[in-house]
Amino acid sequence: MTVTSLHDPSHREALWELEAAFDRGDLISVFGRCTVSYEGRAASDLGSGDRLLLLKPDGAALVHTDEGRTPVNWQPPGSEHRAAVREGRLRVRSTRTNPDETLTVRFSDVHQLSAMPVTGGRDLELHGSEEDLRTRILQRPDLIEPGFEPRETERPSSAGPMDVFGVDADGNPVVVELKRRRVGPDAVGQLARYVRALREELGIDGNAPEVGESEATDPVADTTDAADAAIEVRGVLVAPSVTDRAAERLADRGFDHVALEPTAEE
Amino acid sequence: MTVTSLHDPSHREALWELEAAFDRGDLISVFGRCTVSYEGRAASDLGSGDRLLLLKPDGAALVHTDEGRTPVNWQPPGSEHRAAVREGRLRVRSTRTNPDETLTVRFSDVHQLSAMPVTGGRDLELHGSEEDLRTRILQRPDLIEPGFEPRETERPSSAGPMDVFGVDADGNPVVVELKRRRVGPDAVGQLARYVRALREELGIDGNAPEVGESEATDPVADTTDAADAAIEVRGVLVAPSVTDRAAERLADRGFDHVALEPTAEE
DNA sequence: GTGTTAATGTCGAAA
DNA sequence: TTTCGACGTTAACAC
Repeated sequence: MTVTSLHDPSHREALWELEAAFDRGDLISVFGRCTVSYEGRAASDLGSGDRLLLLKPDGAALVHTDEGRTPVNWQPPGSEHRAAVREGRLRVRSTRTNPDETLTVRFSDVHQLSAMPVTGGRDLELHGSEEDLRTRILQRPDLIEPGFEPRETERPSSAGPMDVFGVDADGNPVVVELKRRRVGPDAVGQLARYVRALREELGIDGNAPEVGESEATDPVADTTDAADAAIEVRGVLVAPSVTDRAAERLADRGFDHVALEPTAEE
Repeated sequence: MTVTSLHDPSHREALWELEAAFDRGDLISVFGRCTVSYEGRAASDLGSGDRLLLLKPDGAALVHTDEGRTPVNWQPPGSEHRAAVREGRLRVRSTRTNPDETLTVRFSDVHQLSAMPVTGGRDLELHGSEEDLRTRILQRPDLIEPGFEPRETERPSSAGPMDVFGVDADGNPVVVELKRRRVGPDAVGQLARYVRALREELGIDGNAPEVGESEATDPVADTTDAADAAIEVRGVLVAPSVTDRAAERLADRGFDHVALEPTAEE
């Protein structure tokens, strides 16, 4: 188990080594002066410069410069790598179908080529995800509000599965949407779709019970009676915090926000 | 200008070279057997295995396995890299603040370490983006519909900037939302927010034209006149295609879909 | 800095 | 295969 490495190889030497490394299923890095062109969902061209090309045995290809987390060009896993010498340059091409996409890297100079056999350790343990948040709420439903009872997770609806479905202390259906971090208006829209779908499903009018005038006549009786009589689908957004605009939209829709972190404070 | 490369260096040798490469501002790759741990917005741990660590002079750090386009762990640009030998291993740590995040890679074996000076060519020419789609529509407004006149791009509203604002042949305000690829329901929600905001701004009720008193007086004249007289804010979604659910929501809202690719065919 | 949206988003799961 | 939503999304841009 050794890394194969060529320094300033000729294109022909680089080509041989590439072919061999493809066959071995190695992780390959090619550093050199190159141009890059991509055509597929979009199209791009990149002039000559020094870049690092990573070729993975699963078909992924990454072109990295000295800046950025995101590769300047890439090809997703499942692509097929091929190499050739054309017009005095080493051409590495990665193609895939559905959608049709092609990434072409043309090296005028290869500074270094390495082929690395990779073994083991692909199992990542990640904590603090949305699923952690759901687990936490199912264990302590009172975090939503006193009396809240979860009934179902991933409950199907015509608008897709809702994160948590339950009932509040008054027996109202409650749709809970979970977000692991601060959210913008889009999350409110998502919650609204679920609530709307559930209202339609249950045949409940979406508008708030018109407590308007009657309430004015006898506020005390209404507040109690209305709560028992009118069934209303509620929407609750659980997230550490919300943007101002999201808060507006929540208020518009009459939804509630529960501030909660994906992992317990301590 | 040469690539510096060490094969199976001792931790001490690797450390020296790393420090020197940090100072030079090189792009660094370290391939070896390591564990990876991350703590920040979430937390993760990765057991021992062969991986490739990329360290960029802008502070980005990437840990790649032999699979996937996305690094198994990473640190964004702006982080600070440090290296040390601890407990018989080469420890490379990358930290940043706001949010506080730490990535730690501990190598039990370094198979290869390379330091690469990188020059030039970081300017990517990308075609087929949403901006291309906008340009195309401004040049040929009839692609939306005959008689459409664009008036403004990125027009501000209380719901954010709308892609294109214009008027149709009847003088109705039109909000156009552009998407470069097939869209789901979220895009319809986005369009709906802009339309609603514009209706509020213009004081136009979203429901069927409230032509009010004048209409009531002479219904017959109104049917024809109303079309000319009633101003209604329209919503148009421009995208290559839409999902079924998105189509439903478009129909619900009374919005139109214009099928258009970001780039002209062939 | 926060807020908002685009992206060749990527990725995984479910229908 | 397509659709859908999460993601340590990342990245760009406006305020």
